Amino acid sequence: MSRRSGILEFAVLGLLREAPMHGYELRKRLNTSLGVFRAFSYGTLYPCLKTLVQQGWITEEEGGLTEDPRAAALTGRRAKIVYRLTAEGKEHFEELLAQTGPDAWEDEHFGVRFAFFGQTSRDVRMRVLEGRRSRLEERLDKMRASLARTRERLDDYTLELQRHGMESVEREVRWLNELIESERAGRDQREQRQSGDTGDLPRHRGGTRPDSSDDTT
Amino acid sequence: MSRRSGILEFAVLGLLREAPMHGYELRKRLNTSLGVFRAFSYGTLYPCLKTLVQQGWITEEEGGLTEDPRAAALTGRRAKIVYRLTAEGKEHFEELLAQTGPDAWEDEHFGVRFAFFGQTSRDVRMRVLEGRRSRLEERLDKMRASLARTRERLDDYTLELQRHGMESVEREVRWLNELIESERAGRDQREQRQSGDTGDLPRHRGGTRPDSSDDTT
DNA sequence: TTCGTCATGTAATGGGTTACATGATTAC
DNA sequence: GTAATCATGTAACCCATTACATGACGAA
Repeated sequence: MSRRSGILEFAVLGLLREAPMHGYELRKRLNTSLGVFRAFSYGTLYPCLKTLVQQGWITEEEGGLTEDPRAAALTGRRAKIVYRLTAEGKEHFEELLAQTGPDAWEDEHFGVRFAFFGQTSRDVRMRVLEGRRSRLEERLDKMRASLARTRERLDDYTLELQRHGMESVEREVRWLNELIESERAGRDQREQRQSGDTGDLPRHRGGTRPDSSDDTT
Repeated sequence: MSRRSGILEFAVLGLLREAPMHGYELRKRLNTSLGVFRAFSYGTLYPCLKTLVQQGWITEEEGGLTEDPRAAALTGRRAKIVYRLTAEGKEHFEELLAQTGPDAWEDEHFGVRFAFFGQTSRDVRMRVLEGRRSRLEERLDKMRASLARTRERLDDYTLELQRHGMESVEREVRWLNELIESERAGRDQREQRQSGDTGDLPRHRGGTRPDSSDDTT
Protein backbone atom coordinates (compact mmCIF):
# COMPACT_ATOMS: atom_id res chain seq x y z
CA MET A 1 0.00 0.00 0.00
CA SER A 2 2.33 2.68 1.23
CA ARG A 3 5.30 2.51 -1.12
CA ARG A 4 6.60 5.93 -0.20
CA SER A 5 10.28 6.30 0.30
CA GLY A 6 10.45 9.99 0.94
CA ILE A 7 13.56 10.44 -1.05
CA LEU A 8 12.23 8.85 -4.19
CA GLU A 9 8.99 10.79 -3.95
CA PHE A 10 10.92 13.98 -3.45
CA ALA A 11 13.21 13.37 -6.39
CA VAL A 12 10.38 12.38 -8.74
CA LEU A 13 8.38 15.45 -7.86
CA GLY A 14 11.43 17.63 -8.30
CA LEU A 15 12.32 16.20 -11.67
CA LEU A 16 8.76 16.39 -12.94
CA ARG A 17 8.66 19.98 -11.88
CA GLU A 18 11.31 20.73 -14.44
CA ALA A 19 9.51 18.89 -17.20
CA PRO A 20 6.94 16.11 -17.73
CA MET A 21 8.52 12.79 -18.44
CA HIS A 22 7.72 9.13 -18.67
CA GLY A 23 8.97 6.55 -16.21
CA TYR A 24 11.89 5.28 -18.17
CA GLU A 25 13.40 8.70 -18.66
CA LEU A 26 12.68 9.57 -15.05
CA ARG A 27 14.63 6.60 -13.88
CA LYS A 28 17.62 7.43 -16.02
CA ARG A 29 17.74 10.96 -14.69
CA LEU A 30 17.36 9.63 -11.18
CA ASN A 31 20.37 7.38 -11.63
CA THR A 32 22.67 9.76 -13.44
CA SER A 33 21.95 13.37 -12.60
CA LEU A 34 21.27 12.62 -8.97
CA GLY A 35 22.36 9.09 -8.98
CA VAL A 36 25.82 9.30 -7.60
CA PHE A 37 24.03 8.68 -4.35
CA ARG A 38 21.18 6.37 -5.11
CA ALA A 39 19.96 4.04 -7.79
CA PHE A 40 16.39 2.91 -8.13
CA SER A 41 14.93 0.05 -10.10
CA TYR A 42 11.65 -0.03 -12.00
CA GLY A 43 10.24 -2.26 -9.33
CA THR A 44 10.54 0.71 -7.02
CA LEU A 45 9.81 3.53 -9.40
CA TYR A 46 6.59 2.44 -11.08
CA PRO A 47 4.71 1.54 -7.91
CA CYS A 48 5.82 4.85 -6.46
CA LEU A 49 4.49 6.72 -9.48
CA LYS A 50 1.16 4.96 -8.98
CA THR A 51 0.83 6.19 -5.43
CA LEU A 52 1.82 9.70 -6.44
CA VAL A 53 -1.03 9.62 -8.97
CA GLN A 54 -3.39 8.43 -6.24
CA GLN A 55 -2.32 11.34 -4.04
CA GLY A 56 -3.14 13.67 -6.87
CA TRP A 57 0.35 15.06 -7.09
CA ILE A 58 1.01 13.87 -10.60
CA THR A 59 -1.13 12.76 -13.52
CA GLU A 60 -0.72 9.95 -15.99
CA GLU A 61 -1.21 11.03 -19.56
CA GLU A 62 -1.59 8.68 -22.46
CA GLY A 63 1.16 9.83 -24.72
CA GLY A 64 0.40 8.37 -28.11
CA LEU A 65 2.25 11.06 -29.91
CA THR A 66 1.77 13.79 -27.39
CA GLU A 67 2.69 16.91 -29.20
CA ASP A 68 4.93 18.01 -26.44
CA PRO A 69 8.07 19.30 -28.09
CA ARG A 70 9.99 19.52 -24.86
CA ALA A 71 9.43 15.95 -23.75
CA ALA A 72 10.11 14.80 -27.27
CA ALA A 73 13.30 16.79 -27.31
CA LEU A 74 14.41 15.42 -23.98
CA THR A 75 13.90 11.83 -24.92
CA GLY A 76 14.54 12.06 -28.61
CA ARG A 77 11.52 9.87 -29.15
CA ARG A 78 7.81 9.72 -28.52
CA ALA A 79 6.48 8.96 -25.08
CA LYS A 80 4.13 6.27 -23.90
CA ILE A 81 2.91 7.48 -20.55
CA VAL A 82 3.83 10.97 -19.60
CA TYR A 83 3.77 11.93 -15.97
CA ARG A 84 3.03 15.55 -15.23
CA LEU A 85 3.11 17.47 -11.98
CA THR A 86 -0.26 18.85 -10.85
CA ALA A 87 -0.80 22.14 -9.06
CA GLU A 88 -1.23 20.22 -5.80
CA GLY A 89 1.92 18.31 -6.54
CA LYS A 90 3.85 21.49 -7.08
CA GLU A 91 2.52 22.90 -3.86
CA HIS A 92 3.39 19.73 -2.00
CA PHE A 93 6.90 19.75 -3.41
CA GLU A 94 7.36 23.30 -2.29
CA GLU A 95 6.38 22.29 1.23
CA LEU A 96 8.90 19.49 1.12
CA LEU A 97 11.54 21.90 -0.12
CA ALA A 98 10.91 24.20 2.82
CA GLN A 99 11.27 21.46 5.41
CA THR A 100 14.41 21.48 7.51
CA GLY A 101 13.75 18.60 9.86
CA PRO A 102 16.81 16.74 11.13
CA ASP A 103 16.20 14.18 8.41
CA ALA A 104 17.24 16.66 5.78
CA TRP A 105 20.92 16.35 6.61
CA GLU A 106 21.10 12.62 7.09
CA ASP A 107 23.14 10.65 4.58
CA GLU A 108 20.21 9.38 2.56
CA HIS A 109 18.40 12.69 2.23
CA PHE A 110 21.15 15.23 1.97
CA GLY A 111 22.18 14.36 -1.57
CA VAL A 112 18.73 14.79 -3.03
CA ARG A 113 18.10 17.89 -1.03
CA PHE A 114 21.28 19.39 -2.37
CA ALA A 115 20.44 18.37 -5.91
CA PHE A 116 17.36 20.58 -5.73
CA PHE A 117 19.04 23.51 -4.04
CA GLY A 118 18.39 25.40 -7.24
CA GLN A 119 14.73 25.60 -6.26
CA THR A 120 15.37 26.00 -2.56
CA SER A 121 15.32 29.29 -0.72
CA ARG A 122 18.61 30.59 0.54
CA ASP A 123 17.81 30.32 4.24
CA VAL A 124 16.71 26.72 3.91
CA ARG A 125 19.86 26.00 1.97
CA MET A 126 21.87 27.48 4.80
CA ARG A 127 20.09 25.51 7.48
CA VAL A 128 20.54 22.26 5.59
CA LEU A 129 24.22 22.88 4.93
CA GLU A 130 24.89 23.84 8.52
CA GLY A 131 22.81 20.97 9.83
CA ARG A 132 24.78 18.59 7.69
CA ARG A 133 28.03 20.04 8.87
CA SER A 134 27.27 19.70 12.54
CA ARG A 135 25.96 16.21 11.92
CA LEU A 136 29.30 15.28 10.42
CA GLU A 137 31.20 16.93 13.22
CA GLU A 138 29.29 14.86 15.74
CA ARG A 139 30.25 11.82 13.78
CA LEU A 140 33.89 12.86 13.77
CA ASP A 141 33.81 13.24 17.53
CA LYS A 142 32.47 9.74 17.94
CA MET A 143 35.02 8.32 15.57
CA ARG A 144 37.87 10.07 17.31
CA ALA A 145 36.65 8.89 20.69
CA SER A 146 36.27 5.30 19.59
CA LEU A 147 39.64 5.45 17.90
CA ALA A 148 41.29 6.72 21.06
CA ARG A 149 39.68 3.93 23.07
CA THR A 150 40.70 1.11 20.77
CA ARG A 151 43.80 2.20 18.91
CA GLU A 152 46.16 -0.34 20.44
CA ARG A 153 43.89 -3.32 19.97
CA LEU A 154 43.42 -2.78 16.26
CA ASP A 155 45.57 -4.13 13.49
CA ASP A 156 47.03 -1.83 10.87
CA TYR A 157 44.43 -2.49 8.20
CA THR A 158 41.52 -1.74 10.48
CA LEU A 159 43.34 1.37 11.58
CA GLU A 160 43.98 2.44 8.02
CA LEU A 161 40.33 1.88 7.16
CA GLN A 162 39.24 4.02 10.04
CA ARG A 163 41.74 6.72 9.17
CA HIS A 164 40.55 6.83 5.59
CA GLY A 165 36.94 6.96 6.74
CA MET A 166 37.64 9.88 8.99
CA GLU A 167 39.48 11.74 6.30
CA SER A 168 36.52 11.32 4.00
CA VAL A 169 34.27 12.91 6.56
CA GLU A 170 36.75 15.69 7.21
CA ARG A 171 36.90 16.34 3.52
CA GLU A 172 33.13 16.68 3.30
CA VAL A 173 33.21 19.12 6.19
CA ARG A 174 35.72 21.28 4.32
CA TRP A 175 33.50 21.15 1.26
CA LEU A 176 30.53 22.27 3.32
CA ASN A 177 32.59 25.08 4.79
CA GLU A 178 33.33 26.39 1.34
CA LEU A 179 29.71 26.14 0.29
CA ILE A 180 28.47 27.86 3.40
CA GLU A 181 31.00 30.60 2.99
CA SER A 182 30.06 31.17 -0.62
CA GLU A 183 26.37 31.25 0.29
CA ARG A 184 27.15 33.85 2.91
CA ALA A 185 29.26 35.84 0.49
CA GLY A 186 26.31 35.83 -1.89
CA ARG A 187 24.03 37.17 0.78
CA ASP A 188 26.45 39.87 1.83
CA GLN A 189 26.83 41.10 -1.72
CA ARG A 190 23.11 41.62 -2.12
CA GLU A 191 22.70 42.72 1.49
CA GLN A 192 19.84 40.21 1.79
CA ARG A 193 17.44 42.70 0.16
CA GLN A 194 15.91 40.25 -2.29
CA SER A 195 13.47 37.55 -1.22
CA GLY A 196 15.90 34.76 -1.37
CA ASP A 197 17.96 33.51 -4.28
CA THR A 198 21.31 34.03 -5.87
CA GLY A 199 24.22 33.11 -3.77
CA ASP A 200 27.58 32.53 -5.28
CA LEU A 201 26.89 29.27 -6.96
CA PRO A 202 23.54 29.95 -8.58
CA ARG A 203 24.99 32.04 -11.34
CA HIS A 204 21.97 31.39 -13.48
CA ARG A 205 19.48 32.25 -10.78
CA GLY A 206 18.14 29.98 -8.06
CA GLY A 207 14.89 29.20 -9.81
CA THR A 208 14.02 26.40 -12.14
CA ARG A 209 14.79 28.00 -15.41
CA PRO A 210 14.10 31.20 -17.37
CA ASP A 211 10.52 30.93 -16.11
CA SER A 212 7.60 32.15 -18.23
CA SER A 213 5.44 29.32 -19.49
CA ASP A 214 8.32 26.98 -19.22
CA ASP A 215 6.52 24.91 -16.66
CA THR A 216 3.40 24.53 -18.72
CA THR A 217 5.45 21.84 -20.29
CA MET B 1 14.27 -18.73 7.37
CA SER B 2 17.32 -17.60 5.48
CA ARG B 3 18.49 -14.54 7.38
CA ARG B 4 21.94 -14.50 5.84
CA SER B 5 23.30 -11.19 4.77
CA GLY B 6 26.69 -12.25 3.64
CA ILE B 7 28.37 -9.25 5.04
CA LEU B 8 26.98 -9.63 8.53
CA GLU B 9 27.77 -13.32 8.59
CA PHE B 10 31.29 -12.59 7.42
CA ALA B 11 31.88 -9.92 10.02
CA VAL B 12 30.48 -11.97 12.89
CA LEU B 13 32.60 -14.95 11.98
CA GLY B 14 35.64 -12.73 11.67
CA LEU B 15 35.10 -11.04 15.02
CA LEU B 16 34.39 -14.31 16.81
CA ARG B 17 37.57 -15.70 15.39
CA GLU B 18 39.49 -13.16 17.41
CA ALA B 19 37.64 -13.96 20.62
CA PRO B 20 34.35 -15.41 21.89
CA MET B 21 31.79 -12.76 22.66
CA HIS B 22 28.14 -12.31 23.42
CA GLY B 23 25.73 -10.57 21.11
CA TYR B 24 25.73 -7.18 22.71
CA GLU B 25 29.49 -6.80 22.57
CA LEU B 26 29.52 -8.18 19.06
CA ARG B 27 27.14 -5.53 17.94
CA LYS B 28 29.16 -2.73 19.48
CA ARG B 29 32.30 -3.92 17.74
CA LEU B 30 30.39 -4.24 14.50
CA ASN B 31 29.28 -0.64 14.72
CA THR B 32 32.49 0.98 15.85
CA SER B 33 35.53 -0.99 14.72
CA LEU B 34 34.04 -1.79 11.35
CA GLY B 35 31.07 0.43 11.62
CA VAL B 36 32.11 3.41 9.62
CA PHE B 37 30.45 1.54 6.82
CA ARG B 38 27.57 -0.30 8.29
CA ALA B 39 25.44 -0.38 11.40
CA PHE B 40 23.34 -3.33 12.45
CA SER B 41 20.51 -3.54 14.93
CA TYR B 42 19.70 -6.38 17.30
CA GLY B 43 16.77 -7.29 15.15
CA THR B 44 19.30 -8.24 12.51
CA LEU B 45 22.08 -9.57 14.65
CA TYR B 46 20.34 -12.04 16.92
CA PRO B 47 18.42 -13.89 14.22
CA CYS B 48 21.64 -14.08 12.24
CA LEU B 49 23.47 -15.60 15.21
CA LYS B 50 20.73 -18.21 15.44
CA THR B 51 21.21 -19.34 11.87
CA LEU B 52 24.97 -19.41 12.30
CA VAL B 53 24.43 -21.76 15.23
CA GLN B 54 22.17 -23.91 13.07
CA GLN B 55 24.86 -24.08 10.41
CA GLY B 56 27.24 -25.29 13.04
CA TRP B 57 29.66 -22.44 12.55
CA ILE B 58 29.31 -21.03 16.02
CA THR B 59 28.09 -22.37 19.35
CA GLU B 60 25.94 -20.80 22.02
CA GLU B 61 27.34 -21.21 25.50
CA GLU B 62 25.39 -20.53 28.63
CA GLY B 63 27.56 -18.04 30.36
CA GLY B 64 26.37 -17.94 33.94
CA LEU B 65 29.73 -16.96 35.13
CA THR B 66 31.57 -18.72 32.36
CA GLU B 67 35.11 -18.80 33.45
CA ASP B 68 36.20 -17.37 30.18
CA PRO B 69 38.64 -14.66 31.12
CA ARG B 70 38.63 -13.22 27.63
CA ALA B 71 34.92 -12.51 27.44
CA ALA B 72 34.82 -11.28 31.01
CA ALA B 73 37.72 -9.00 30.37
CA LEU B 74 36.32 -7.63 27.13
CA THR B 75 33.01 -6.67 28.63
CA GLY B 76 34.16 -5.88 32.08
CA ARG B 77 31.26 -7.96 33.38
CA ARG B 78 29.92 -11.46 33.23
CA ALA B 79 28.40 -12.76 30.06
CA LYS B 80 25.00 -14.25 29.43
CA ILE B 81 25.36 -16.12 26.17
CA VAL B 82 28.80 -16.45 24.76
CA TYR B 83 29.16 -17.22 21.09
CA ARG B 84 32.22 -19.14 20.07
CA LEU B 85 33.52 -20.07 16.65
CA THR B 86 33.63 -23.81 15.92
CA ALA B 87 36.27 -25.57 13.86
CA GLU B 88 33.82 -25.74 10.96
CA GLY B 89 33.10 -22.07 11.38
CA LYS B 90 36.75 -21.23 11.23
CA GLU B 91 37.16 -23.31 8.12
CA HIS B 92 34.14 -21.67 6.55
CA PHE B 93 35.45 -18.22 7.36
CA GLU B 94 38.75 -19.08 5.77
CA GLU B 95 36.93 -20.08 2.59
CA LEU B 96 35.08 -16.79 2.62
CA LEU B 97 38.34 -14.93 3.13
CA ALA B 98 39.82 -16.62 0.08
CA GLN B 99 36.94 -15.69 -2.21
CA THR B 100 37.58 -13.00 -4.78
CA GLY B 101 34.28 -12.96 -6.62
CA PRO B 102 33.29 -9.64 -8.18
CA ASP B 103 31.14 -9.04 -5.11
CA ALA B 104 34.22 -8.57 -2.99
CA TRP B 105 34.92 -5.12 -4.36
CA GLU B 106 31.41 -3.77 -4.44
CA ASP B 107 30.58 -0.93 -2.08
CA GLU B 108 28.81 -3.05 0.52
CA HIS B 109 31.42 -5.79 0.76
CA PHE B 110 34.68 -4.00 0.26
CA GLY B 111 34.75 -2.34 3.68
CA VAL B 112 34.35 -5.56 5.63
CA ARG B 113 36.74 -7.38 3.39
CA PHE B 114 39.32 -4.73 4.02
CA ALA B 115 38.69 -4.78 7.75
CA PHE B 116 39.79 -8.42 7.81
CA PHE B 117 42.77 -7.98 5.52
CA GLY B 118 44.89 -8.82 8.54
CA GLN B 119 43.80 -12.44 8.16
CA THR B 120 43.74 -12.40 4.39
CA SER B 121 46.51 -13.75 2.20
CA ARG B 122 48.55 -11.25 0.26
CA ASP B 123 47.44 -12.35 -3.20
CA VAL B 124 43.78 -12.16 -2.26
CA ARG B 125 44.38 -8.72 -0.81
CA MET B 126 45.92 -7.67 -4.07
CA ARG B 127 43.08 -9.00 -6.18
CA VAL B 128 40.49 -7.30 -4.01
CA LEU B 129 42.31 -3.97 -4.04
CA GLU B 130 42.83 -4.08 -7.78
CA GLY B 131 39.28 -5.23 -8.39
CA ARG B 132 38.00 -2.36 -6.33
CA ARG B 133 40.18 0.09 -8.19
CA SER B 134 39.02 -0.95 -11.64
CA ARG B 135 35.44 -0.96 -10.39
CA LEU B 136 35.85 2.66 -9.36
CA GLU B 137 37.54 3.55 -12.60
CA GLU B 138 34.59 2.16 -14.53
CA ARG B 139 32.35 4.29 -12.41
CA LEU B 140 34.46 7.36 -13.11
CA ASP B 141 34.18 6.73 -16.83
CA LYS B 142 30.42 6.57 -16.60
CA MET B 143 30.27 9.69 -14.54
CA ARG B 144 32.51 11.61 -16.90
CA ALA B 145 30.48 10.46 -19.88
CA SER B 146 27.17 11.42 -18.33
CA LEU B 147 28.63 14.72 -17.24
CA ALA B 148 29.81 15.49 -20.76
CA ARG B 149 26.38 14.67 -22.15
CA THR B 150 24.41 16.82 -19.74
CA ARG B 151 26.67 19.60 -18.54
CA GLU B 152 24.78 22.44 -20.11
CA ARG B 153 21.37 21.35 -18.92
CA LEU B 154 22.33 21.18 -15.27
CA ASP B 155 22.18 23.94 -12.75
CA ASP B 156 25.21 24.85 -10.71
CA TYR B 157 24.25 22.94 -7.59
CA THR B 158 23.68 19.71 -9.43
CA LEU B 159 26.97 20.26 -11.18
CA GLU B 160 28.75 20.94 -7.92
CA LEU B 161 27.26 17.79 -6.42
CA GLN B 162 28.46 15.75 -9.32
CA ARG B 163 31.89 17.29 -9.19
CA HIS B 164 32.22 16.56 -5.50
CA GLY B 165 31.03 13.00 -6.05
CA MET B 166 33.61 12.43 -8.72
CA GLU B 167 36.36 13.84 -6.60
CA SER B 168 35.42 11.48 -3.81
CA VAL B 169 35.80 8.55 -6.13
CA GLU B 170 39.06 9.87 -7.51
CA ARG B 171 40.32 10.22 -3.99
CA GLU B 172 39.50 6.62 -3.20
CA VAL B 173 41.35 5.55 -6.32
CA ARG B 174 44.44 7.41 -5.16
CA TRP B 175 44.12 5.74 -1.78
CA LEU B 176 43.93 2.33 -3.43
CA ASN B 177 46.96 3.17 -5.54
CA GLU B 178 48.99 3.84 -2.44
CA LEU B 179 47.80 0.66 -0.78
CA ILE B 180 48.54 -1.45 -3.83
CA GLU B 181 51.95 0.08 -4.17
CA SER B 182 52.78 -0.58 -0.56
CA GLU B 183 51.58 -4.16 -0.84
CA ARG B 184 53.82 -4.59 -3.84
CA ALA B 185 56.74 -2.99 -2.05
CA GLY B 186 56.21 -5.48 0.77
CA ARG B 187 56.32 -8.35 -1.66
CA ASP B 188 59.45 -7.09 -3.39
CA GLN B 189 61.25 -6.75 -0.10
CA ARG B 190 60.65 -10.33 0.84
CA GLU B 191 60.95 -11.54 -2.74
CA GLN B 192 57.64 -13.40 -2.26
CA ARG B 193 59.40 -16.26 -0.49
CA GLN B 194 57.06 -16.53 2.46
CA SER B 195 53.59 -18.04 2.20
CA GLY B 196 51.73 -14.85 2.34
CA ASP B 197 51.69 -12.14 4.95
CA THR B 198 53.56 -8.98 5.83
CA GLY B 199 53.34 -6.25 3.31
CA ASP B 200 54.05 -2.71 4.27
CA LEU B 201 51.03 -2.10 6.41
CA PRO B 202 50.98 -5.24 8.52
CA ARG B 203 53.88 -4.17 10.66
CA HIS B 204 52.83 -6.48 13.45
CA ARG B 205 52.18 -9.49 11.29
CA GLY B 206 49.14 -10.24 9.22
CA GLY B 207 47.53 -12.33 11.94
CA THR B 208 45.04 -11.35 14.52
CA ARG B 209 47.18 -10.01 17.25
CA PRO B 210 50.39 -10.67 19.22
CA ASP B 211 48.64 -13.88 20.20
CA SER B 212 48.97 -15.42 23.65
CA SER B 213 46.51 -14.13 26.21
CA ASP B 214 47.01 -10.53 25.27
CA ASP B 215 43.34 -10.27 24.44
CA THR B 216 42.36 -11.24 27.94
CA THR B 217 42.55 -7.53 28.53
C1' DT C 1 15.46 4.09 44.11
C1' DT C 2 16.06 5.51 39.97
C1' DC C 3 18.77 5.96 35.93
C1' DG C 4 21.90 4.33 32.56
C1' DT C 5 23.76 0.62 30.20
C1' DC C 6 24.13 -4.16 29.73
C1' DA C 7 21.64 -7.93 27.67
C1' DT C 8 18.31 -10.79 24.74
C1' DG C 9 14.90 -11.30 22.00
C1' DT C 10 10.29 -11.00 18.57
C1' DA C 11 6.49 -9.24 15.33
C1' DA C 12 5.21 -5.94 12.29
C1' DT C 13 6.65 -3.23 8.80
C1' DG C 14 9.33 -0.96 5.42
C1' DG C 15 11.79 -0.22 1.54
C1' DG C 16 13.90 -2.10 -1.95
C1' DT C 17 15.80 -5.61 -5.50
C1' DT C 18 15.58 -9.59 -8.80
C1' DA C 19 13.71 -12.07 -12.02
C1' DC C 20 10.33 -12.39 -14.91
C1' DA C 21 6.86 -11.16 -18.66
C1' DT C 22 5.89 -8.32 -22.57
C1' DG C 23 6.25 -5.60 -26.43
C1' DA C 24 7.54 -1.35 -29.47
C1' DT C 25 11.17 1.17 -31.99
C1' DT C 26 15.61 2.17 -33.82
C1' DA C 27 20.15 1.30 -35.81
C1' DC C 28 22.83 -1.66 -38.32
C1' DG D 1 16.26 -9.47 -39.56
C1' DT D 2 18.31 -9.02 -35.44
C1' DA D 3 20.38 -6.72 -31.66
C1' DA D 4 20.10 -2.90 -28.60
C1' DT D 5 17.57 0.09 -26.13
C1' DC D 6 13.24 2.05 -25.13
C1' DA D 7 9.24 1.20 -22.31
C1' DT D 8 6.01 -0.72 -18.65
C1' DG D 9 4.91 -3.47 -15.37
C1' DT D 10 4.34 -7.53 -11.36
C1' DA D 11 5.28 -11.15 -7.81
C1' DA D 12 8.37 -13.19 -4.94
C1' DC D 13 11.73 -12.40 -2.01
C1' DC D 14 15.43 -10.22 0.99
C1' DC D 15 17.51 -7.65 4.17
C1' DA D 16 17.09 -4.82 7.69
C1' DT D 17 14.79 -1.52 10.90
C1' DT D 18 11.40 -0.09 14.45
C1' DA D 19 8.95 -0.67 18.21
C1' DC D 20 8.06 -3.41 21.63
C1' DA D 21 8.72 -6.66 25.69
C1' DT D 22 11.67 -8.11 29.34
C1' DG D 23 14.89 -8.06 32.80
C1' DA D 24 19.55 -7.82 35.37
C1' DC D 25 23.23 -4.95 37.29
C1' DG D 26 25.94 -0.88 38.84
C1' DA D 27 26.39 3.72 40.17
C1' DA D 28 24.43 8.16 41.84
